[in-house]
Amino acid sequence: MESEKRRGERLRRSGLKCTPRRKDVLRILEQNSQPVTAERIFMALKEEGTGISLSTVYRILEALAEKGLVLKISSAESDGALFVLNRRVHRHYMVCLGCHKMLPVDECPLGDLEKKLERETGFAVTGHRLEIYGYCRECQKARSKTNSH
Amino acid sequence: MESEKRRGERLRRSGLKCTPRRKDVLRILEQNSQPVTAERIFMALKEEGTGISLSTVYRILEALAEKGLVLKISSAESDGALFVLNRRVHRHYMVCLGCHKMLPVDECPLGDLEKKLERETGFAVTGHRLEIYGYCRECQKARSKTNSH
DNA sequence: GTAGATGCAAAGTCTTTGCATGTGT
DNA sequence: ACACATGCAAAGACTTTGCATCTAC
Repeated sequence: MESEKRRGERLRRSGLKCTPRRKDVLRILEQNSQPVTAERIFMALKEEGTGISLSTVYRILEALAEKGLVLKISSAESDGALFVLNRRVHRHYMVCLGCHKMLPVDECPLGDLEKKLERETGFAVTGHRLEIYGYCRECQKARSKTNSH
Repeated sequence: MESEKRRGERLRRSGLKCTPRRKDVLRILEQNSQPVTAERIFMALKEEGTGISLSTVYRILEALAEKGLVLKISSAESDGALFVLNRRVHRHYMVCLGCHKMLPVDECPLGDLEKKLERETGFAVTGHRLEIYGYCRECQKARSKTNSH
């Protein structure tokens, strides 16, 4: 399996030792297009019979985030941080406040604004975080039934 | 002092009982244009001699957030949630990764995108969260000195 | 008077850390 | 061989909860 090799190279290129646990965590992250918690990675590995300790998951995620391989985000809605593979494709999500589903958004309206801010304020922009909140179609229906008081 | 009265009305209009503690928390929030932690509110009140328990601060913030009087946000950079008064003016910040200063941004590029998404996906947008990360002028200088290895 | 607010202490989550052991290079 | 990764258990940080008492309405 060649994606396994890629993961190894990816780690080494970032200056990280290539260990089974690290490749495991990378693999789980690759399997999830949506941000996941450390706990979820831990459980996913446990379910597939691969043992790992939760603290190791945290330490690996920290190392990966430090090298920019994963992005750490945190939502006011859910306790606990979320981690997502830093695919080069820049992407934002619509987060449903009902079911917590995350729907990807293709566009990002930030480019022009960032350039303008750098020009006008001297602030050096390195990134941004955008989340759109609301209710998905299904939860809108569910709410219109429940809220009929 | 009339702003004290306003705080009372604000609470009652939102269907919350008007208590000294609640007005205290509102007052601290009004004094801070930047998002603050629960702990910081607790300390601010302690310093001015107004006693309050930390759990009460949390409960009040939860109630205020539920009614939409304050916004709860959480940053991947700092542990702990941040709370900020929901001034009607919609506002985003540039967050400095060096000193954690938050500089307000006047514009918000989300309006058109939100309308488009609602039209195309049926998702009902209720709000969004945008933060821009980078380094302020001062921290850029500091870093260019330190990183000269 | 009563529902709800508050304080205090205890419990709960999520995350980090210390230390002994194991492993990639 | 040696620096670094890992597991385990314990500690830590932040937040919530249970319960008795107090207070706004």
